[in-house]
Amino acid sequence: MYDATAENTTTTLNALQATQLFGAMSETASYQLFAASQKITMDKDSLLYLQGDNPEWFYLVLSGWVKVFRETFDGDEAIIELVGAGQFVGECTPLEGNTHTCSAAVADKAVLIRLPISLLGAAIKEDHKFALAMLENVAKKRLSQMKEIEGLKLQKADQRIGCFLLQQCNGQPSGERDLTLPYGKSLIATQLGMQGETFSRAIKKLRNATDVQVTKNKVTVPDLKKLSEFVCAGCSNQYPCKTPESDKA
Amino acid sequence: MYDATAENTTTTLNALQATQLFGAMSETASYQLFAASQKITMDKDSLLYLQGDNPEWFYLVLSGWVKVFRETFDGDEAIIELVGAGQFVGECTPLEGNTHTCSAAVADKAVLIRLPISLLGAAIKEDHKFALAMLENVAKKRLSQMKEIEGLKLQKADQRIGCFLLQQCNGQPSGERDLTLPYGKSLIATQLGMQGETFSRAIKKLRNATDVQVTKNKVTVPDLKKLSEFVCAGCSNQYPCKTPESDKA
DNA sequence: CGACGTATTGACTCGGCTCAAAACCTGTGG
DNA sequence: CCACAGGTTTTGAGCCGAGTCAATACGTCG
Repeated sequence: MYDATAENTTTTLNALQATQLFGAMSETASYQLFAASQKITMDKDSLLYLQGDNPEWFYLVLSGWVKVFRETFDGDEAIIELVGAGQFVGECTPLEGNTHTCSAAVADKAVLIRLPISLLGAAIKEDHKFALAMLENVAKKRLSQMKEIEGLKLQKADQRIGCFLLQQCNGQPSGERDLTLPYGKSLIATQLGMQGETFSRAIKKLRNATDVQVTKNKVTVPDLKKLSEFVCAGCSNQYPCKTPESDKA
Repeated sequence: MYDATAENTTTTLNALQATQLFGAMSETASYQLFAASQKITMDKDSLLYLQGDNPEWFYLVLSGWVKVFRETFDGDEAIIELVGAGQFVGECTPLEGNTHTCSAAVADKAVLIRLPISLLGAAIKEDHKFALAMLENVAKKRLSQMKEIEGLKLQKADQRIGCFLLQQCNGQPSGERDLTLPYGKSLIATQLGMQGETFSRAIKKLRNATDVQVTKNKVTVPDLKKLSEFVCAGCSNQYPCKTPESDKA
């Protein structure tokens, strides 16, 4: 049940093959999954699934952003993970008692590939090589969660923002110091566990302390050393934080 | 290289066999591990390993508590996990590029079984059933980390303490409302990401709001419903939070 | 009893949240 | 091209939660 046009077929195939998980999968299994795949486009705020649901699909993000979050009874939400191009959403549910442990929604207009989760569970159980790839995948996520916990417990708002910016620099070729925010500021704020207003004010403090310039969604880091010293004082890692997790999932 | 006395041999064996991980392991592999095991007693503050070290051992806690933590350059520490009897420490390092991603130290006089990590890595690579057990193990940890992130982002100090107490109740048979704190208050405070003084004051607020009594290390919860309403308002789960993670690792 | 570690209390500061208003974008239609 | 409506970001004022530092109380062990 996949998109019939040649163009869509090949982009889907390429995107899947580029992921670490599909690379580790047997020919037949990956073909089955591919054959059952659907490319879908979703607007902002569309819901992929709700915490507590029984999982039916998992997703590969082709473009845009998906937020994985948990929502309290009085409406507050905590973002657990923001998933961008080349990363999967919901691929861990077979490991989690067959219930979604978080909700997921589109945070920024997104194009996704939707895949049936039953095939994934089967592949894990039957294919050792694939199970190892899943292990690597989960371990990576766990590591970045540990870093996030550390940051939440020990860093102040301005340091967390600085840390976020450093991570963006990390992706850039050889410490490029000009970058573009990947999504809106209020989303970044929520991700970092603070209010939008606090974000706004904390950026000013950051600028005073490290000369970072933020205009619109463009950021300039004139003194990378200054920034990293300011940020990493409250962290167990030092820039450039060894982050093999910036690979594709 | 294991303790030669019959008593120690059998307790070690029993403890290992009781864990989910060893249960999933092949006879030969688990025998090899058992043969290489050492029972050790360590005082408070003894270091198991440091973040960045190359892992040599992993540990099973027989009694006492081990804290897994990350330490910043200016000496602050964030507890990632507090590991008690029946749980492993450092068993995930084979998945993490063969470097410890956290430090670990004894938080409360502990008896441990020390096991060589090389055998563990081999078992994961070669034994599919065991790899699945590791997957389950890591997924469980990831889930409780997600909950912790949620709590840190959305709950105030008093709610986090209440949540901690509810978790303790959960372990108790059928909602027993009298319990004993498992370790010192300042350790609990650090675990929950707050100062000792804040902990002290927040307990008072909790008492005013939910009638929880704390004297010394004894806690009485006269009205469980009241407590859970107070706590779970700021959480995506409701008491009793489905926590299959309270099983042995 | 005295000494040490742990827990509590008090006074103060500061970071971050809340609510409300203003400024700024971006896209739309006249 | 401008005006306007919608969202997002910034600012301001005030409040409250949590950190800090220092002093006191409590417990435990010698």
